[in-house]
Amino acid sequence: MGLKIYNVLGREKQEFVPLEPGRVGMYVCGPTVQDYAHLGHAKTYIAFDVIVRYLRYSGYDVLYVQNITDVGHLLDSGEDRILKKAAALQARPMQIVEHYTRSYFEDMDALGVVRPDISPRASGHIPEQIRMIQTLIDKGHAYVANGSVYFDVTTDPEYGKLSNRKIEAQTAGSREAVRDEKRNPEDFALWKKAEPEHILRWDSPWGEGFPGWHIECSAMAKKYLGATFDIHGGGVDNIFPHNESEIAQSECANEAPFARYWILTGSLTVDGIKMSKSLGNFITIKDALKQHRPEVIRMFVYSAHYSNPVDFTDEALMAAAGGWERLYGAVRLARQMKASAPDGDAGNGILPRLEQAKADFKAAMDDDFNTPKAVAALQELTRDVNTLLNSGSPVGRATLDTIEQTYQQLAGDVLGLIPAQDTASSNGQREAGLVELLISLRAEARRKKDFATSDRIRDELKALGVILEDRPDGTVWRVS
RNA sequence: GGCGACGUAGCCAAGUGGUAAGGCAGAGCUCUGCAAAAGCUCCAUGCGCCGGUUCAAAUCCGGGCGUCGCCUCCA
Repeated sequence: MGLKIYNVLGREKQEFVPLEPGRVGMYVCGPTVQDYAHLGHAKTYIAFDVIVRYLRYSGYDVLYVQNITDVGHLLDSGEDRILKKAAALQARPMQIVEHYTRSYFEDMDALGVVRPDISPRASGHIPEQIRMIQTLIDKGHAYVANGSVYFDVTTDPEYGKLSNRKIEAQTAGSREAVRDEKRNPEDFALWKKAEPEHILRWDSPWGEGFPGWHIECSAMAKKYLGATFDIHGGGVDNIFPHNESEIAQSECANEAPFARYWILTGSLTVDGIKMSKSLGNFITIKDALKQHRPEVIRMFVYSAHYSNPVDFTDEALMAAAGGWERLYGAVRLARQMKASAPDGDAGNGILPRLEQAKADFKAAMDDDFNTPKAVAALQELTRDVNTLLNSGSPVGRATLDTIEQTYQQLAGDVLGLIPAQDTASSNGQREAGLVELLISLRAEARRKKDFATSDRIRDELKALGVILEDRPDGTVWRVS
C-alpha cells in the first residue's frame, strides 16, 4: 500500500507516483512579507512541513521550494502591499521586505518547520518573469496594453480547470469598474506599468513596471523544478485566481503540464470566520508562542485533516496541550528511566506493539497525510507504553532505547512533537543540581514522616515551575 | 447568483456499504503518607433534517436546512 494523495486537480484521491522514481519536486506558495505571520500561516506551513517530513521519512528525495512574495501583490486600491507598509512606516520597501522575511523565518524556525531547500524571492527573479511574459506574448496568450501586459484567458481552453470556474459564468460581471484596457474582464495582469509614484520598478520591453502577482510562482517553479513537477501546495483561499492563473500561464508558456498533484490546505478560522490580515482577527505566531509551546501548536494543527478548515479556540488549544503532554510524558519517562535501567532487553514484549504502531502510523499518513489518525495511533501506543513503564517490573535499557527511537521517528522526525531534550534553563546543570539536592532533602523528610517539610518543598518548587512526581523507584522532576 | 467545502458525544475529530477510532473535559476506582503521573471503568441504539436504494448506510442516490471558503487582497 503506497501513498495516496487527494489531488485537487481532478478532485480525487490518487496513488502518488512521482515523475522520477524516488524524487519529489514540490512547490508551495509562500507568504507576502508585508506583516508578521499569524496562526493561519502556521497551519498551512506546518501542514506542508509534515508532508515534506513524511515524504522524506518514506524515502523520497524531496526538493522543496517555497517562494517569498516581496513585490507585485496589489491591494484593491491598486496600491502595492509592500509600498503601502513602507509609506506607513516611513521605511524603504526592501527594508520592510527584509524585516518581515527574517521575522517569517524566525517564526517558522521556532515552530520547528524545516526550512525549504530554496526560498526564492519574486524581486530576485524579474528577468525570469519578463522572459516568461515575452513567451506568452509571442505565443499569442498575452497582449500589451498601455504599458501593461495581460494574459488573455480566452486563449486557454483549460482555464478554470483547478477551481471549476467557467469564464462565461463569471462574465455576467459584478465589477463594472474593470480596467477597460483589458480584453476580457477575467484577464489578469502579467506586468503592470509603474505609475510615477511607484518606487518598486524595473525596466522591461514594455517600459518601466513591475510583475503581476501570479507570474512569480510560474517563473520560479519552472526555474527550480522544471516545467512539470510533482506537487504544488498552498492555501485553498488562493485557488482562484492565483493558482488557476499559475496553471494557465505555465502551461501556455511551457506547453507542458504544470504541477501533477495539487494539495490545498483548509483555512484557519476564528469564531467561524477566516483568520486574515485584512480582517484583523489574527493572532501572530510570536504572540501564540508566548502562551503555548511550539509542539502544542503543531499538535493543534494535526487535530484536523489538513484540507479541513479549523476553528481556533482556547479550548481546542488546551485539548491539544493535554494530548501532547500525554504523548511526551511517555517519552520523558522512558528517557528518565534509562538513567537507572538495567542492561538488556527486559520488557521486550512491547516490541511487536511498537512495530504495530509504526504500521498504523504509516497507514494513516499514507492515506493522504491523515494526521488525526496518525496521532490516534500514537495515543493508543502511549497507553500500552505507559502501562509497561508504570508496571513496576524492570525494563531494560535496550527496550527503553527502542521505545524512545520509535517515538523519535514518528512523533519526532515526522511530526516534530518531541523536543531534542528536556526543557532546561540556560543554567541547566546548576538548576538540575539544585533540584536534585532538594529532592534528596525531601526524601529524608519523608523517611522521617515529616510531611509538612516534604510537601512544602514540593509545593514551593511547583510554584517555581518544577513538578515533582514520586515513583516507586524514586522521585522524578520536570519543568512545567 | 456561480464555484467549492462541511454539518459525527459537552468540545475537537477519524471513519466512503457491515454494525461508531483517538484526544480534551467530566464521573467513579486502583496506586500514593497526601499528591502528581499512569492505568482501569463509564460517557453518541446514534452520525443536522426528510425521503429512497440495499440483507445491511454516518457512509450510496434524491430533496430541502444550516455553516464556512472563494468569486476583490490574504496561507
